[in-house]
Amino acid sequence: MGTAERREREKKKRSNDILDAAEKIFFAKGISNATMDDVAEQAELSKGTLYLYFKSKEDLYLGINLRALKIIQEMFKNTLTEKMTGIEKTVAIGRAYYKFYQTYPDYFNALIHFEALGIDVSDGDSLALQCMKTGSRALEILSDSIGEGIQDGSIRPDLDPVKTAYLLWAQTNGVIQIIINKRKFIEAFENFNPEELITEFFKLSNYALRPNA
Amino acid sequence: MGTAERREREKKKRSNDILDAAEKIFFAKGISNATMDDVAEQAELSKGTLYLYFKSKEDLYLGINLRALKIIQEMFKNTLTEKMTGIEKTVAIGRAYYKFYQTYPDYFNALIHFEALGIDVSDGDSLALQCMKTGSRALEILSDSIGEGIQDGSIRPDLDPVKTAYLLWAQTNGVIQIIINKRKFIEAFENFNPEELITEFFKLSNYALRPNA
DNA sequence: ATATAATATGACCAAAGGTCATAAATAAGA
DNA sequence: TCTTATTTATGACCTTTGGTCATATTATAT
Repeated sequence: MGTAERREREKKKRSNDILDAAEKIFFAKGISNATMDDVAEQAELSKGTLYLYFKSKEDLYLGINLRALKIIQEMFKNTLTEKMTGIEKTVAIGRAYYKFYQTYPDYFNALIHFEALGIDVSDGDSLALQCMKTGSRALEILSDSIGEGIQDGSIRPDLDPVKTAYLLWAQTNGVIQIIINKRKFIEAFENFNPEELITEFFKLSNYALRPNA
Repeated sequence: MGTAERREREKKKRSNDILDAAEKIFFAKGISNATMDDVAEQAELSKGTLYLYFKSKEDLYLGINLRALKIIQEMFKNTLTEKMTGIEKTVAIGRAYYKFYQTYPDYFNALIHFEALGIDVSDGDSLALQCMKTGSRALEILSDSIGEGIQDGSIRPDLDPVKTAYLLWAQTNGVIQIIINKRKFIEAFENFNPEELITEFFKLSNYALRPNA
């Protein structure tokens, strides 16, 4: 009988609704200022019920991060076409990541905090593990592209695809992080638009990746 | 009479002692797990007294960050010699920053969180402001070096010294952050030592900064 | 020696994450 | 359809912790 399946569906939907509520609250008030009571009220549920679906506030937060990572993975996949060279793919992924930041700044912010928190995957926490896995798959798309670039000669042959993928990812995170956190400071005391750092970053990365003429 | 001066000195020392205690506790238990009662006990003071010297837990945290930033500034200054070219100075600063991370990993970690927090300087919080200023001064040392490199021809002429300084700083943060947070993951699932990312980063940065042959 | 100012204390408060006995709703069985 | 069993929901309550404040202690000045 289909009762079990329907219940499963409903459970998932409820879980999703709670995440929707959590997102709204977390993004509006900031993660540390948002309270579980806020989320419960927004979800039109009691606080106790929240804990039936997510085992902690951090778990709720991980659920949001998982959504973000899935979007990134999708955007990475969709930005690539067959006829691109390796460096073109690599650049496209970089732009897709920046596009993600622009389209979903709140998600990006959440990811930054997620990275900065250094979550323990060691325990059986399924959500943290899923985040890790999804992130890794996105990174794989990048390292594959770099590998192709090395093969087709559009990227320096002395680079290691995996290490370089980690590096580009780390660097981009660092740059966008600065844009987010130092925006006001840069706007106030420096003579440039913080967003220019990204174009500048792409320029430098290009120099770094392309083989010398 | 010298009473006022002595009192001032004693006040500063007490403040310093509290910071020492806070460091010990914060670094041992992690910032969010450390409690003000822990710090008070370590400092052999009552909790109330803590709040006579630091207006909040975050303020205590900012005090620790200020110490870290001062060390960085000092290390940057000390690593430079007159006869270095611009690119040599730039590389030296990068290495000094990495050295700082290796020598004071706890301080570095604190800084990362500090950056990720996006502190409000708008209010009159003297500690947050001092942090900003000290950080800026360190960054200036870097942008000056890049400027010299452009002058002496050791760095690509189409780069902007200030933007490039921000960029290198951001990138390095990103890379070290990944090393810290993904260390276990990389060690478990990738075939390289996380620290290699830094050597790789220096290699790429070199490609990015040096003029083409 | 006394008054005044500076410093220190710890009981206390409020906010917030998390729990659990109880209740409501739903499904299964007769 | 009625009863029982199971799943899901509730909110009062607990604990922890950052922060406060009336009170006490110590040091300075006259």
